[in-house]
Amino acid sequence: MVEISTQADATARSRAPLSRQRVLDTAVVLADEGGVEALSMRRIAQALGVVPMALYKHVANKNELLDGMIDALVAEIDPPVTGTDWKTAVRRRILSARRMLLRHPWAAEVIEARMKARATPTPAVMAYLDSMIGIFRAGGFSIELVHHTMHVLGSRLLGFSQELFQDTPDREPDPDAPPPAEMAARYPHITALAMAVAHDEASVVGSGCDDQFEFEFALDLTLDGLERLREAE
Amino acid sequence: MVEISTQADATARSRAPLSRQRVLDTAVVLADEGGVEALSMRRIAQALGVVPMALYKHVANKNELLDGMIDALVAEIDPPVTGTDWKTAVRRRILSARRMLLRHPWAAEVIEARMKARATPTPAVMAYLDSMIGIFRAGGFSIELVHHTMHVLGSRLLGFSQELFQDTPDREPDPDAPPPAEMAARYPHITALAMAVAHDEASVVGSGCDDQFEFEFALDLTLDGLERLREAE
DNA sequence: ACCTGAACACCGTTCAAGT
DNA sequence: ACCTGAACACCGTTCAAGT
Repeated sequence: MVEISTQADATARSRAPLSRQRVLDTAVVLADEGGVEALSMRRIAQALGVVPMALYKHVANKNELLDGMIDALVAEIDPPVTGTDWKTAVRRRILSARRMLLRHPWAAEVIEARMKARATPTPAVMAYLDSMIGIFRAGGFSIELVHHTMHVLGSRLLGFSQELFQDTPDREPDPDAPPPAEMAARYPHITALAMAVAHDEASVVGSGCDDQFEFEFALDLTLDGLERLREAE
Repeated sequence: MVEISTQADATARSRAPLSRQRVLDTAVVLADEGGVEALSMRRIAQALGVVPMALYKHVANKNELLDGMIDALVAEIDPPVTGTDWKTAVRRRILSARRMLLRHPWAAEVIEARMKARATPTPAVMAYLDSMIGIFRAGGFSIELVHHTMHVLGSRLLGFSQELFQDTPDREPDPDAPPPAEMAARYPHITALAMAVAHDEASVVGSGCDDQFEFEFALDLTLDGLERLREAE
């Protein structure tokens, strides 16, 4: 009987003891090879030469495993360059995010699914967004314009979904989300933006963010840009 | 024992004979109620008061069922208004698509998943895109600019993914896709665009569509628009 | 010829039994 | 206290047996 050797099997052969990092790394490799739909706890265990239940000591459940995979990937995105104008910095960062998503074509879908289900994105995603907001603020954007900007860039250009700041009512609050004070310290730009928006439109319940307005803002920005190009043709 | 009555159960109670339409309608209602992840062949059958295997006479398999659901929803999008400029027509159409997606929050995900897996979108999606291209062409856009435009609008604004015209190598060819001649007759605008692009960049293998260029086109269009807004602030 | 129950090969996760 | 096999409640789909 011939054994077909995959990259994942190679990982299994190393005698290193099981660790959260090894579980996550193997899961990412398996997802790269066969897509997320082929990723199962049983398969990861098999690739590691371990019984399925052994994974549950390093990872609470499959959702938590996917969160860990996301964070590992988002950490691959280059940090923002310093000493340039905002446009160059944003452009490079977004192209770096895109390269990561091209390396792991299943990642965008997993990030989006996670953001639809839970109130808070994973820590690495939060950090990415926070530093992105910081670039715009340093470039002289008002907090309101940064808010709209993040909606415009949503999904397509950040590589993450427009569900980002959208508050769908029935999302589970994150059980291990940091308390507000720590949140504000760790993600100052996100916090400032959220507070400005909440203060700005105190009449609206929820996040105080008008999805319809943001959608039309992005739509009109795009249509105006296209009109200018057509006139130049 | 108290029976909890859902909308789907109500459908089941009607004595109408099973039909493809009833299967699709019930599936849409169930997905609206509980999301796609809760949608199973067994559950649909239960809601219809039928044995699971009975569904397979009206629907080849679960993928084909999802395709049918998509087509039913895309048909809900308003047809383009006539007698206005391109901008008004596009704007209204996109907002109509958005309303559909807000009614069925699971739809975008299903459409995207389908487009990642198969070479051809479902017929209703093809028709939607074709007529959208038609609006731009009638508005005086060159075929090249329409091409970039569709990429810019991808995902976020069409409500469908950027994977649209992207040719990932290992997508299954659609078994029941119409032959090229019929395709050209049914979707004239899509065909014209595909031919122009293929002719334009004959050197590139594949669809002759440079994903990286398109991504940067959309990125720069957006960044330029933001810069103009920031200067106006 | 049609219909359908049982079965197959999966899945994530629980839990009790074994060490 | 740690580890893990069996089991539970699912899943989409095949297939043979019954009508």
